Amino acid sequence: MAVTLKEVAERAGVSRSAVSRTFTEGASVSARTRAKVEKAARELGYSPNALASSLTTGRTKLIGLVSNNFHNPIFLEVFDLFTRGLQDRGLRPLLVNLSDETDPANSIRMLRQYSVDGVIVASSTLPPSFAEAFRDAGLPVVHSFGRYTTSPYVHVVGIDNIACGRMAARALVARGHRRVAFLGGPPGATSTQDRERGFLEELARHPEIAVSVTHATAYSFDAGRAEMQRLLQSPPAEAYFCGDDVLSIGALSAIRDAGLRVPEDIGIIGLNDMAMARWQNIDLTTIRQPLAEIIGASIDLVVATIETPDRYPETRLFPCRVVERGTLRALPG
Amino acid sequence: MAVTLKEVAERAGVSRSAVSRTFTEGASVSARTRAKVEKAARELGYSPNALASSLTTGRTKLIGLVSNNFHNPIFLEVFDLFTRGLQDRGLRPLLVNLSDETDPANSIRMLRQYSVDGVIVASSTLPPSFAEAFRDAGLPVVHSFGRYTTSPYVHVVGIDNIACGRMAARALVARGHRRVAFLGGPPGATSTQDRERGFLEELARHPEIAVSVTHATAYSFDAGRAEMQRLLQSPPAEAYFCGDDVLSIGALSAIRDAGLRVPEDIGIIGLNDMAMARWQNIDLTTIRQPLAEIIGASIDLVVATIETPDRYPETRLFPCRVVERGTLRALPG
DNA sequence: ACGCATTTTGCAACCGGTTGCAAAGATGAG
DNA sequence: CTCATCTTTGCAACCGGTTGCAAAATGCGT
Repeated sequence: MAVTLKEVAERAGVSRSAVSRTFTEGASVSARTRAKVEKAARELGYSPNALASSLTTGRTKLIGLVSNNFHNPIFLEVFDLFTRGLQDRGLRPLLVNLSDETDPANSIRMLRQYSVDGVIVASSTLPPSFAEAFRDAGLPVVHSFGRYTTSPYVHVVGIDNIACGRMAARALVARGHRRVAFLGGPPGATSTQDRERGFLEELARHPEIAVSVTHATAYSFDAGRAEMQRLLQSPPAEAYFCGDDVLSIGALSAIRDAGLRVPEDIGIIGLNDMAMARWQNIDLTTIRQPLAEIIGASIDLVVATIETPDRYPETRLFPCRVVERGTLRALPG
Repeated sequence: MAVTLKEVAERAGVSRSAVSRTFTEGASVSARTRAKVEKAARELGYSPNALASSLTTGRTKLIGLVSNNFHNPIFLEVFDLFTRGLQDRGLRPLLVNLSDETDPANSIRMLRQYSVDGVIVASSTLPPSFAEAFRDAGLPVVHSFGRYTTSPYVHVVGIDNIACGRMAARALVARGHRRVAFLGGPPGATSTQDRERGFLEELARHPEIAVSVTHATAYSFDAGRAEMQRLLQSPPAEAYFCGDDVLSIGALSAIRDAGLRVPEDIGIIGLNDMAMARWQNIDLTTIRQPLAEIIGASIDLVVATIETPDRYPETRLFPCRVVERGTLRALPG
């Protein structure tokens, strides 16, 4: 079916090596040979078999893109950016959906079978051990949206969730709120833990402000809504920092259904700034996570690690900022 | 780095063939040899190189998943279902993001270089010629969410958009609306054309009902909102069939911003029933597209075509149904 | 224990490329 | 024109597997 190197060689009247060399960057071929080969290749519609060449070169240009967040709208943006970014660098994403899977062993086996050059674990809910297992298996790996540690064992790219928690706290304090709360994502997620920690640390500096913490069972609309409905059974806080945007939107719907006004009765600040947050019917005040930068850096880092396998593990964090919209009252003054 | 067949063979004291056979389904190996090989493989942490074997077997178990809809929230669900469905059948999705690309040539070349076994084109906005180009290149291909034709040249799986247009029209007629309209997606998309056609055909049977048609520039929130804002400058229709859910949500936001009530002043019916449509703050009446069935059938069909390459091209359409929610007034009686 | 049918096994060639090496060819200096 | 040097080329081995074929081993009936 497919036309092979050998056929091109025969047609061009040269050796197979000559054909191979015209298609490999920086190999030694004369202009004359190259022209002959290119002509024959064009006539035959030849394009080299990337998998066959990977056998000898040891490179497939395949990157495993592993995620378990197939329900959070932000991940559509994430996949878009990752696939485009990888394509632009001549790499191919092999998508792995981890949905219920908690054990990395299967994914590792599969990705090794396909000899991926590297792996990007894109998830804020998987434990660090997950990416570490890939590294232990000898695969260059970057954990995007992972947790920052002072002694990283794998590359991590993302945001400083603790700083974000602080930032959220400051945003609420600056608006004069005296009873605030964190409505977090699943307690097991490192992103939740860190955002909570930063939030509480900052508020510890304001003993006059009452603060409480609860958790939704997932980063999802339903979970956010359910948790807020529960909260509304007792007198709620004046303003909530929600674990992420989709949780925020769930919470908002519960608040409005209860006949309360946003931001007058209850203020909400989210995190992510997904596309939907700026839809005018949502208009969510949130903390913007610079997705494009995070993803660009993740790709750069996985590429660098492929080239230098024992590169020192590195953490790259990007600053976030509050995006003012309509779910938090205006700053005084 | 990776452990090879040869090493396992040496350790187990058998030939390379024996090792290969223990790892290929239905090959002839004695229980004793198999045990020896499995032991050695386990000790060495061996797993066969799928790419190397693809060289001789001609199968990579790689499926190209090609799409250009990386901005429509429904596609997160689509990717989730496709990746899970493929994984469950032992296949691997190689994701191709077509975003701005309009020429299939690049994608074809790339997918052939990686010897994908088949291709799924998942898009309701790409022209039929796109999938046809894959077929012409000799790749088994299924166009998911594509247009139904009476003489199909490639496999198509999706819905009958004309029937959906009719269904939407009947839903509006049944509610007693006398001035209705279609707010379509991009005019170039076959899905838009067909939904419009069905809608108008059905309404042609009701000459007493006034009907109008306009188009948004994309299947997106912003486009839907902008188009509805434009429409509201003149007296609007009583009810709109919007090209899809995300367009509907954009339209809804424009309507509410204009101080009009839904469904009392203006009714909206969408199409897709994406997860967000049932969020209580959206509560969109819409036509449900059975995603899981469409995607399951697409995978079945691409697998069948891989096994029987000259299989007769087939169209599989799944019925849709109206999901009653809050953006269309109740049926009379 | 023997002969025959059936498994099981290893050899060697092959899949579609790449690459070290040495021979062949081109280039330039003298 | 010769010789030394540099470039281009083809050979052959290899990457990690699979598979047709014939030889070896096994099982079975008697």
